[in-house]
Amino acid sequence: MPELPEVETIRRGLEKTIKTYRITNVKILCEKSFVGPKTLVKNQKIIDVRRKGKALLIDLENGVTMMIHLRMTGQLIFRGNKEIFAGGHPTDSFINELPDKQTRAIFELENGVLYFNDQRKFGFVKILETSEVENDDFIKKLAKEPWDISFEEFKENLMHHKTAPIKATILDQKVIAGIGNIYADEALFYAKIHPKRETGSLTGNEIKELLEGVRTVMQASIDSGGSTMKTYVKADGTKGDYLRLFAKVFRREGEPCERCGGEIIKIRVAGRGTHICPSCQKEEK
DNA sequence: CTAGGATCCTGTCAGC
DNA sequence: TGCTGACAGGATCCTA
Repeated sequence: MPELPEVETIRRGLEKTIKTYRITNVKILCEKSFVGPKTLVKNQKIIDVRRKGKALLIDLENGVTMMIHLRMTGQLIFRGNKEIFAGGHPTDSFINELPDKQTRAIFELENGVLYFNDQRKFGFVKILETSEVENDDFIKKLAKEPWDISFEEFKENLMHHKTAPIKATILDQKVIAGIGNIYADEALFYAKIHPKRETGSLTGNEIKELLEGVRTVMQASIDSGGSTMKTYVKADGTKGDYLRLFAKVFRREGEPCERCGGEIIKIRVAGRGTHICPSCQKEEK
């Protein structure tokens, strides 16, 4: 999915475009993608747009919150009277006429229309009482954000998974919030740690470097604007590739490593495609 | 309890 | 061209 930096970019975009505006109507095109009664959001004003890990929280004035999780292929696309915005899984739906085949829900607002698109239907919109957000099964288990978690707490969480490969461990949202397949690979490259290393074999210094790596790569992505309209379509109309703005290994197999010149390869770890520089990231220490 | 694989779903791409 | 299998920016469920 959209990982923490993409969701944060979307949060900022929605805060600028739809916060303080009223939802005038909701259309559900795929029942599976919308959990709870839509009547609770109709005619409500948006009072805040928050984020916890990869989950977006849109608070309404009646004490109801819409939790949106984009999972692998979710997108939020806003077509406003004055402003437009799109973020999430980058596809042509950012620029296509909407709704399209992958539109699952439509929110009509006073100042435009917000489309929830999701090719694979793993994502969802879920209606909750704002006071119950913290008790949601996903939210309550979520670990702290990369910038809030201490080294000690990160290490303690890691050590509940001593024999698992380190990549699988940091993808677990109960260990640290917000990491997905891109930033797992990027952070491990930053810290020069092989993704298959047993979690329990990491030294204190490696754990320190890893946490620093997570923070650094995510911040760089947020600063570059994540996956949005701006990075998807360049000013001259040609297609951009936002990954190239910050990614050192992700989808760069066959290219030279920026640090040592070795060739980046793609392997499989924890059932996920994984990108490494085999000379910077040794499996045995 | 953890670890690892299957699973949800649609679409694309490589290989025959 | 048509088919087939692998794979995909996630998380949960099931089994060992």
